[in-house]
Amino acid sequence: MISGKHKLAQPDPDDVPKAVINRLSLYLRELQHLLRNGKTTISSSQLGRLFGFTDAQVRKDLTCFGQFGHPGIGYRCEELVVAIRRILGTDRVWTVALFGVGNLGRALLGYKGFSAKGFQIVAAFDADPHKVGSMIDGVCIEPMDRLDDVVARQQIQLAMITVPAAVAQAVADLAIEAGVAGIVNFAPVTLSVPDDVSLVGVDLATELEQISFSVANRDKSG
Amino acid sequence: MISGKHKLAQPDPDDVPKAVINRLSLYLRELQHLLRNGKTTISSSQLGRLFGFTDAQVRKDLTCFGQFGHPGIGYRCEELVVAIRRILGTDRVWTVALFGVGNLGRALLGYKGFSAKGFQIVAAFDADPHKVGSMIDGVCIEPMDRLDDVVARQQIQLAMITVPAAVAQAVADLAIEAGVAGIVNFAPVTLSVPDDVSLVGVDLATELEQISFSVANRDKSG
DNA sequence: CCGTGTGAAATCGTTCACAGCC
DNA sequence: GGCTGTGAACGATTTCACACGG
Repeated sequence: MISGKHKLAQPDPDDVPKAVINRLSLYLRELQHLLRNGKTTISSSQLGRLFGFTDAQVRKDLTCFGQFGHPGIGYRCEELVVAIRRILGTDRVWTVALFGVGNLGRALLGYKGFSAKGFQIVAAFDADPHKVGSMIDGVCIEPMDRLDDVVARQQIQLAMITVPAAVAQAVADLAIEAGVAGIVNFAPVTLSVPDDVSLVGVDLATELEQISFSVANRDKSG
Repeated sequence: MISGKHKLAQPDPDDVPKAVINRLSLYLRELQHLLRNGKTTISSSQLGRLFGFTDAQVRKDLTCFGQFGHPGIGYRCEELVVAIRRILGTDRVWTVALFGVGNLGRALLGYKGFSAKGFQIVAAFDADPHKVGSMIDGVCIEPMDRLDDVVARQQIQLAMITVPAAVAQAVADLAIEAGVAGIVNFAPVTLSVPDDVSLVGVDLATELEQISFSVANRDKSG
């Protein structure tokens, strides 16, 4: 049974809009920041204003998953942090493998923000024999043929892909075959994965294109 | 007057959904890939299938900005690439400055994908005097007090922020003050910027949280 | 008072279905 | 035949507005 003094609804995740999950991540980040600054409660309108969202939106996002607020008071930051972490599944540690130890891969290996949020990179793979065997940020670089072995032994659940675009699909296929359940893909290609594998793609150039569009069209506004 | 043999509508950018721009980036990426493989035309349904979109969606996304298709034929890849680049504003080169030369900053400096898409990182700033003056991937690391100077001289239009979260807002304020029109923020904080500055935030931990949510809730489906 | 939770209304985005063209 | 462009129908998400609780 799910414990805790607040109702935690568990809706079919398919009818929770993806955008809601994105906002929950933002709320969580901000709440943790507020907590460090000694704030103990916050209202939906205060929280929303930090991001330009309405108060109703914040409340709707949260009531998707249960009732976490206190009428007349607002939300207690600490309670809400616990609740959102449970919703997102980050109330436990996830094991992550990195594929491709190039510039970006090395940066991710050294990124402090992951472990703070409950994601631990416990293995890294690269095709280059010169990199294999070396140690980066406490992680030993493995050759791809040790994949099944390492994923099974370290119980790896998630993959981050930072290999060149041309081989990203092949690497994803191998990772899935080995048993990973979710993938964050940084290679600039669209991967196809089975329905039972979660996928998000992050394309750095695409992010810049969003900006270039809005800057280039700023004046055409009306 | 805007030239070219196809109509290029210029709608108020505010009534084009942000999601459309995102998809245009994906179409562009895929079209360039198809072109390299010698494909000359593609239909909306073929293009959509690559991403799991419907044919109608692809056509609607494009007709937002004009008429680029040929009934009975589909879209000519080369024409469409030109059109989308013009829409996104990447038919010219953008000058970008990088703020914060840590792990992630160095990775972005070395990322080939940017220049291929028309984004050139022409300057980098860091607060650490040990880094200032060194050269990374052809870019000289400057101290923050040279900001106005460098932005003006190099005509810098966009900023990428990879400094620690605690100083990200201050750095953004300085960059905006110096004249930058758009920002991609990699620091895990919500920045606030004036209306006339474009902003996108990329939080690496948040991307992993999207995956952890869907993996953690995979079974509760129904 | 202030603030949450929530059905109802409004808005926004996607898909349908078909006229017109090659 | 195949395919685009597009108004109309649909579905999803956001906002409104108010009942209820502290």
